[in-house]
Amino acid sequence: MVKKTPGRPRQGESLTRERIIEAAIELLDLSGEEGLTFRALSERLATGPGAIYWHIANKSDLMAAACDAVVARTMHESVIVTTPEQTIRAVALGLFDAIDEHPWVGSAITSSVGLSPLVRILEHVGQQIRALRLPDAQQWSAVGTLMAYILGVSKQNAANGQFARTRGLDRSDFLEAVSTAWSELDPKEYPFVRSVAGQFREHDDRIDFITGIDLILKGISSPGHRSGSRSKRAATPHSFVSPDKRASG
Amino acid sequence: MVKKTPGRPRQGESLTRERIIEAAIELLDLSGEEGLTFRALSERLATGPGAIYWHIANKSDLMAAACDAVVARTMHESVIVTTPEQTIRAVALGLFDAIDEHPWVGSAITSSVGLSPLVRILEHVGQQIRALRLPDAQQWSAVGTLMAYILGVSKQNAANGQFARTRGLDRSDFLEAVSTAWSELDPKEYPFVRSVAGQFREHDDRIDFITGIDLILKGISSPGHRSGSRSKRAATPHSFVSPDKRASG
DNA sequence: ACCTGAACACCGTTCAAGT
DNA sequence: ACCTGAACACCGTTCAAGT
Repeated sequence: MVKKTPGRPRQGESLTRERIIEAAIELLDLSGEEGLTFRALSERLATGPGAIYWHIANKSDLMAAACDAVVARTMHESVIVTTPEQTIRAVALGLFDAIDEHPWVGSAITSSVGLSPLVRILEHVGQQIRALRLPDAQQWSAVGTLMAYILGVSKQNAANGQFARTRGLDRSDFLEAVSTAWSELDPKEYPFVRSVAGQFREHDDRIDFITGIDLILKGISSPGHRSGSRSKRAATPHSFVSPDKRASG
Repeated sequence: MVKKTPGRPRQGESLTRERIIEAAIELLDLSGEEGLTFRALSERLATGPGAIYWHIANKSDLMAAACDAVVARTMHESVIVTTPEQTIRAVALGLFDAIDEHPWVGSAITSSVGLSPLVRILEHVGQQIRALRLPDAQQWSAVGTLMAYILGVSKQNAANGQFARTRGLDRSDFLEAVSTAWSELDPKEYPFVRSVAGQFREHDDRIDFITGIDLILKGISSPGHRSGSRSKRAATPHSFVSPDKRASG
């Protein structure tokens, strides 16, 4: 809401919303969401805590703005390549890496809902889906599935990285630790987890990530794929979906 | 770590880890993560804030325990039905609804990594995947993709619900509001988002959710699906994945 | 062994007072 | 119009002191 007034001559020094957001991103990258305090921020900006409130409404406004700045930058960097599928992979990986570098973005993005960051991603991915020329009714479910997958995996991956970092482990230490823990679980209760412990130790998140993207893209473009809401026979194949569950206060 | 000592006769009154976790879940359901404070909790349990620390290490321990209790309950309720695919759908919907009812579980579950809640889900979903008799090398990527999708969508759905509730909207109000906001975006910058605004207004999250599950299940069982890490030609088709990106402090 | 509750070191946010 | 910084109402957590 607050715009830069060009009245003041010395633009480099004055406190602006942009400078605050940049400093916030630095603090968030340095020490996560709990590291971002108005006191630390105002110290870094050589001002008082109250001054920030002239430019920013509150902490969640600040988090949302910082998140949006990172997402906007990432979307800007993902240029269109050869095919829609390739572009989707590139955008997905761009987000994966951005959230890996800025893990706090993962949690901040969820609460932005219809707002800027999610809409930016939706538009970018959606334009590629449109290029696939699906029936209109299938576009929403295709984009929705992809978005959920991209953000879901990216966030979990970033959380794993943070978890490891907190415990002073590097990636292979982390994989080793989890894999060992899994193989020591009760064989009666956790047969499957034990059986994939080895695969987990050797897996590569980025490769698995695009494997999943490809899997979804294949499902989207396969001829049998039908959208739930618009198909002729309504939702009868999913009749076990109790519809009353949806009614909540 | 602390076990109930059966020395004291009156078991109903004494403060136990279980009672604390139950009270925490009630507070979390009532007013979210910010509503859970040690003061409110100790008041509800008719004790002092310090007493809780005898049974619980700290707040994140408490959050993890509350999260695990909800997930364990949910997994316990999801019984095996006819086919592996149907069971996966049932487990997925069980989690979807549980996270919808307890939105705080969505954010708490991410940071549990190799620990109980994610492992419980992994085992439940994994046992069904095993029943599909995929090649060993594909099991991890199949389960990983499904898990990421299930949690990703459930969490975003819960966040949307919270967003709506905060603003005093019911589901149709929320859909209407977002849909309207989207259709008012700049047509040059957001052509796709504008074009799906109508579909968004009429979509049903639960139906779209299982549509996505079916889509992934189809991709998994289709013959062309290959695991990234074990395929003969390594990752050459994804050569645009810069491998050095992974090296981080 | 378990509980009490005051105290400590922080938070986000406000607001009279300054320029 | 913008900034200052003390003050307010909270937090999570600790710990001497009790039973």
